[in-house]
Amino acid sequence: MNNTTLKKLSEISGLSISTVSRALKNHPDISEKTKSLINELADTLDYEPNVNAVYLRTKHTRLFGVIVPSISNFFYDSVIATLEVESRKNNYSLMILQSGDDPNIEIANIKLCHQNRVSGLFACITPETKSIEPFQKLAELDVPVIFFDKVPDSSGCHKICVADEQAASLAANLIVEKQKKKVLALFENSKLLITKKRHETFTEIMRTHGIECISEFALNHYEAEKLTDAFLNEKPDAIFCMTDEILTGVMKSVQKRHLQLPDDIGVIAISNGFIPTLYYPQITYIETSGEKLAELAFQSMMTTLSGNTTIHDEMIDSRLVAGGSM
Amino acid sequence: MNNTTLKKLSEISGLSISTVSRALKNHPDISEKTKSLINELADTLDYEPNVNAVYLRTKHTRLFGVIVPSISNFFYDSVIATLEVESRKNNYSLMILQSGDDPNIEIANIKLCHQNRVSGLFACITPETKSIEPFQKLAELDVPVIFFDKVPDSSGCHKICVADEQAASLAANLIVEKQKKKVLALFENSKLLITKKRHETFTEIMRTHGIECISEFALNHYEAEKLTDAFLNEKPDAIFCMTDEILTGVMKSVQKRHLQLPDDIGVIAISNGFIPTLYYPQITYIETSGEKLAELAFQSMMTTLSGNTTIHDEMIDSRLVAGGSM
DNA sequence: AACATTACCGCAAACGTTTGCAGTGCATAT
DNA sequence: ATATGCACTGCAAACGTTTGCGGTAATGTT
Repeated sequence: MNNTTLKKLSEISGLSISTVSRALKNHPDISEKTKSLINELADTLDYEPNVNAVYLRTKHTRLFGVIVPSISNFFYDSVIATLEVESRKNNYSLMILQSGDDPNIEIANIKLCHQNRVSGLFACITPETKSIEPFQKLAELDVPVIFFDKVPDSSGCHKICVADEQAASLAANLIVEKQKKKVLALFENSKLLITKKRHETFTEIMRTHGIECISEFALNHYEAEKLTDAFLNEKPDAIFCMTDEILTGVMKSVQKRHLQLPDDIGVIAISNGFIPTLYYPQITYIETSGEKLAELAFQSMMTTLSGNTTIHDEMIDSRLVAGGSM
Repeated sequence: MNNTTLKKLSEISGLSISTVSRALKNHPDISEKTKSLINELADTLDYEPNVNAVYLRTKHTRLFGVIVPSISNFFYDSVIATLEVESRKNNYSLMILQSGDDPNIEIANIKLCHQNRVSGLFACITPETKSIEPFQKLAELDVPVIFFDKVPDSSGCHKICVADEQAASLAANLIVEKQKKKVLALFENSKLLITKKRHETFTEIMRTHGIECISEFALNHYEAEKLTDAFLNEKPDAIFCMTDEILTGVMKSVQKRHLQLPDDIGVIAISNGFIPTLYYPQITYIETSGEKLAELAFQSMMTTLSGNTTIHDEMIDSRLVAGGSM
């Protein structure tokens, strides 16, 4: 079966294609009688405009692209989810792409966005992304690129991140406040800016307060578990987890040893807020909300799309959510 | 800045648009010299074909749509993730839409898919979906619709689901095997078909083996936790959790009492496989894999897209994944 | 009666591709 | 010299829209 087109509606109604087109858009030139006639016809024939043709004429796809490492992830799923509802609210569609943290796939994804002539791109770069040139090429074509969460070092591009320093210092200060003496601090991939920031801020505060701090880097929850297994022997009285991924590994190890929180050891994490609630007592965490981040990123997209040329480099505040683990 | 088009390449190279087009597609008619010239030019000018224009000419969008209740969900995120990688492997893009279990949004989403002239649609319907007519209209336009997980009652459409009865009986049989005497069984919303199936199968097996079974229904993890708090006093020696959501509530209660698995009590769940790995020991679960479901759905899509007209109505097997909790 | 205005409607071009068909120039064969 | 074939390349139409511009008939104004 073929799709209904303006031509088909035109032939059936005996009116011209232009009249049909205008009638469907409620153009003032067209009489009410004609309008209702065409609308009725379009309804019964399930006419839906072909966005490909519309784009060709108007140069305006109502399509955003978003690239994340993975959809099935504590944090990004919520980012994507709110990006999707915001898009729909504004009559945009969303093309969601996963990089799998592979810079080659990332480039292929950018190409895809280009080929689809997206109106804008939300991007979270991989740790291996050495150059953001492919992104900038898109930007030169007047399609705004909003980096979020994992953003490039370079300046001059839109960046929306969680306030890494603030989050790390909130966590660190709670550890100080609780008068911990020796903390095991676990971070993710050291190549990432987000890791660097959190690591630097956290360890600096530990240092100034004379708290012994064992810093380690884990690429995944398994490594985090193994590291915890090992360093628990050195009897830290608190563990700091840079992300949810780290937290899950740490908790495996903690449960394995039947340690009771917060008496045997304190645990604190930076998290989106879901994982910490799975344990008893709930883990005390610094909230970095994916929803808020997505909302801010979307807002940036819309304002730059409307002609505003200022560069957005913003952070979403984080806050302490007390569980019973510290 | 404007996008590079065939016309631009044509003007710069002095060759015709058709020659440029053919050169880029490695057409045998075109000389090697011309091909390399054009390819080089296209590279430096970052030419990317405009898929909108391509579609208009070829009638073939390489785009799939997928509608789920929510992206940020234990199960659907993995379904979507694998759907996305399969699509990319096959040179398709994916447009992901959320219904929020709202039938009106569902209809709007179908419209969107239609407007984008998707080549195929993966759909998970809402509990309130009373008619699948909008889906069938798409199907009449030769775009395959593959229902998954939550599928309509009607026959004659493609359906890929998890085997609820099998999953419930696998769990029940393990409980029998482990010679448990008294089990607390927690289920979700009793209105859902999925609940009915799992409940019926499970309790029936308990009955025939003379195992005492306390069945309760919880709408969320909080209710599950409270129910567990309460019924733990009756000293069950095993707990069955119908879903991940239930499991998280149960585990809160179990951790609260410092119960050790599997000695103090056994726990088993039906799950996608992520949540059970967060605990130590890992929870024994019956796997209902979102990845497998997505793979099967994708396979169905590709075969019906290639002309095969048989109706797919399939179930994905579930399997026991032994943790240390039983 | 002549003119101006209004209310509708249609023509045709353009967007960026793809592709059947029709060349063109050249070398080889007769 | 003419014919035949080959290796390339270009013309032009079509896909489904949108929209500036022009046209026609009817109504209103003087």
